[in-house]
Amino acid sequence: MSIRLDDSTPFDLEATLCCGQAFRWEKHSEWWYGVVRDRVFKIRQNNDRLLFENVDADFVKTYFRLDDDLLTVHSRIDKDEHIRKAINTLKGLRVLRQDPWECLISYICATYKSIAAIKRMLFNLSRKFGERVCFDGVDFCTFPTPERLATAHSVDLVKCGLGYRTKYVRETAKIVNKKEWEFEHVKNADYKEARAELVRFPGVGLKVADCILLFSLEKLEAFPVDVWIKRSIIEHYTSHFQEEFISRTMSKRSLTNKEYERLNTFGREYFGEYAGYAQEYLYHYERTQF
DNA sequence: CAAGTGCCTTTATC
DNA sequence: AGATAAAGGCACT
Repeated sequence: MSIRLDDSTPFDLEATLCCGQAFRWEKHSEWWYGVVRDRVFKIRQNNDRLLFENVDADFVKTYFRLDDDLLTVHSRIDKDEHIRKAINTLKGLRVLRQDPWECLISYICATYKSIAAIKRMLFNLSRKFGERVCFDGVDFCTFPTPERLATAHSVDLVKCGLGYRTKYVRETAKIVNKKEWEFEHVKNADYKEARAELVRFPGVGLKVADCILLFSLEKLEAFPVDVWIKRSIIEHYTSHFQEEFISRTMSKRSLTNKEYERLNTFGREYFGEYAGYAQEYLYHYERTQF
């Protein structure tokens, strides 16, 4: 199966899967292998051709957000020379439409960890609590269900390398499992309301909530502020803030909620309805330049 | 080689 | 309100 990408549909599979938004994709000789819910499939890109197996075209279009008019997105967030460089370098990078449950747990695990470590944790979680699925002669695992993680023993979660995140994952899984948490409801709420819902989960603060909203709940205006984005904004958008705010934020490693809100609000107001895309371009650009 | 730093932060406590 | 510490463990310097 394949899809032809026309000029109005730029896409860069490699950048999209390597920019640190999803953690469970594996590359085996030219093919990218992914597990999304109970589905295992592989995909590769040959210039304007997307080739894939074990999945239909509609799913590919949905998951990789090929329905986003990326050229429009580019022109809307193209506010200055700096973001323009990022766009020109990374054009084709798309936000994914991930599964909200997996995204929620993934970003609870992501706090204060490197991407390599996050991948390791999620790999361990899936191997221990997910269902094994063989595809193309390779073993994969589905992501554990809420029920499975809600009833998991703490020691087993600790063995996955979760550390202090263990209780957050367990408690969050219990909430989602028990009172049928409605991700659809959050999806339909507006940005601020949706974020307020998410931060009620243990282990979910403003930053983690913004990641979940952007990557799995259709909130393209969400603008997660991590250390890289903080540095990027402080460095390239200095004049948009008071001197005192800049020096205070630069000298400390972590952000207070108030400082987070200031940077987050700047991002959403400055870049507009597709601020999340701007964030992804700035983030990946910051990490790969140098 | 030991020790320090950083990691897509949140929470508890002062 | 706002600052500060603590929380796995691993990679890197």
